[in-house]
Amino acid sequence: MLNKKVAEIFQNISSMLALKGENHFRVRAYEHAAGIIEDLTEDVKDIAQRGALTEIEGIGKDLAEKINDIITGDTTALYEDLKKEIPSGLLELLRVPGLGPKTVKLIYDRTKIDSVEKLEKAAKTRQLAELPGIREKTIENIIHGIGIYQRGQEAVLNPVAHRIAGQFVDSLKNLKEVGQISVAGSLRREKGAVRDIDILIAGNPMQKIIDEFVKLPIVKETRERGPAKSSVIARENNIQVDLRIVEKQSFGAALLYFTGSKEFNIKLRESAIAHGYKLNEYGVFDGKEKCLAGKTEEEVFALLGMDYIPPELREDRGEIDAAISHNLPRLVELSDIKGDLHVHSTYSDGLSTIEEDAAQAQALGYRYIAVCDHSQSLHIAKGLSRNEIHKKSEEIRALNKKYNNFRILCGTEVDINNDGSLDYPDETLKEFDLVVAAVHSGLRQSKKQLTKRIVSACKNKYAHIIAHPTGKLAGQRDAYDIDLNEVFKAAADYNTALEINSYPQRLDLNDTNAMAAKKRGVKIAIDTDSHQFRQMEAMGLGVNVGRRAWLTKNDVINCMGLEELMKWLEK
DNA sequence: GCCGTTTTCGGCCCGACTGTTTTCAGTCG
Repeated sequence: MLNKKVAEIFQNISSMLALKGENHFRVRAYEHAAGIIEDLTEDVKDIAQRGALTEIEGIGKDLAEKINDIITGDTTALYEDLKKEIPSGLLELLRVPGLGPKTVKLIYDRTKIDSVEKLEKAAKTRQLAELPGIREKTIENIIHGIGIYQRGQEAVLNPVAHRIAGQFVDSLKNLKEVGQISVAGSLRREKGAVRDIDILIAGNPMQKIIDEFVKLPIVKETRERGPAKSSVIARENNIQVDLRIVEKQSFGAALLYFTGSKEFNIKLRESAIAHGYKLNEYGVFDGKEKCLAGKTEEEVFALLGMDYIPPELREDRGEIDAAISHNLPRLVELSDIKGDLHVHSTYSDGLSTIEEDAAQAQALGYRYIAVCDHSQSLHIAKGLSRNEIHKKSEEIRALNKKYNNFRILCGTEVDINNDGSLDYPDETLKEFDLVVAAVHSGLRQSKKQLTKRIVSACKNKYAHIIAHPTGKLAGQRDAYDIDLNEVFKAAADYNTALEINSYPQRLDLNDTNAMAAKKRGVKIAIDTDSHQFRQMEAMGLGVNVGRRAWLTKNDVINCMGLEELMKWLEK
């Protein structure tokens, strides 16, 4: 897929134009386009072949031409020219927190410093103090920023960030100065991984709250401390926590602003302008600076003629238009989930017995569970032989006799072999209630081979679900390169569901891919892939991915009742 | 560089905090 490359080139062009001091809107156009292209599920090459590049929002005639240059010639003239002019090390310098294009350019023009290494030396020897506008405090900030850059702040997984955020909220909510308090930012939008934690408070006096905030024992250091806003580093995970305080009549407007996303905010503020209003974090104001709304998010949306947009949708992916035309989807909720269709047991590499899994499923209010152990070839995970399948099936049959209004489905997570066949013959597969198929080996195959394997698994009449379709494992490996559009087509044509795997490191399909799958008519299964019964509690993470993908309960097969599901499984 | 229910030209979200300089530029979200 060329998208990553195009996005990277556009991002670099944007940075280099900024370093040159070019028009800031031109800089933004490249940056914006980079973000859009990075999010596309369809290969820009295919879009270009259809001649549809300029239909992408943010891509005009000029950028479309540059994309075509990159498709045919791997680069574009502007990029090559800029590279001759601007040392690549300056792009690295821009990634140091606190350093922007102006400062990097100033430093480079005066000292020829073009790497983080050289900058660190110049800062520590106080050579930088000779530059205009740079004094001791700025030098200290640069040294500190380099430290953060070198440690490389990893994104923190959603559940970990929620737990840390919860500690901050719990520590602050009972202060008498605090009225309302809410988590905001990407964590409220339920992104799978976040780079900081945002917390909003309505309260008074603000200074008192800031004072309490920065001296919490869970705070490692204070980065910023103003009258209404402060930024600290938490001890745990070294994650940055931003606190913003407003008066209570502004809480809704501030929550909107602080929840983002940035692109969503820009669109919403533009929409306010179109109505003749101004929207900021204090409220919606008319031409005479009179506040018309701001206490709640709901009243701001209503004033702008929109339905309430759930935080998970606020990514500038068409939600504002949908909110105006009353076409927002009714998003799937955790309470819509009727069962977990992918959990393991002690029969293969799970740590819980089938009975324990079933007990947990009932405790979660489910109607069914599918216990899907690994297949024969996956020796490392104790894949099941024919005899073991028989034994497992007998145990499930016996257990099911005990239950009222609950059912264990006998399933398997069968390996997709290198040639695209499945790891059990058809006569074995058809004995299972449910078959989940997955790639666990040959991950380094070519895009063409991997795509072909998954497509043939979709076509197998006994396969119901493709598990973790892209193989992404946060911190360990990227998604493997497959042609998702071919997979979506096969999944839709052969009525095979694709999984949103709720395991925190996976979350695979991700939101944009699941959204594209839905558009192609593909059904989704949201599963936990639990290897220990407690892990089944992670279902909410997968549901959040589904919500970010605009899924309703009708898109998700495990929102079906048992009878309906059994019928669907007949294919 | 993009875009159009005021527009094919002239706009492009808006404000807090910091550091350095005495009123503001740079960075960030």
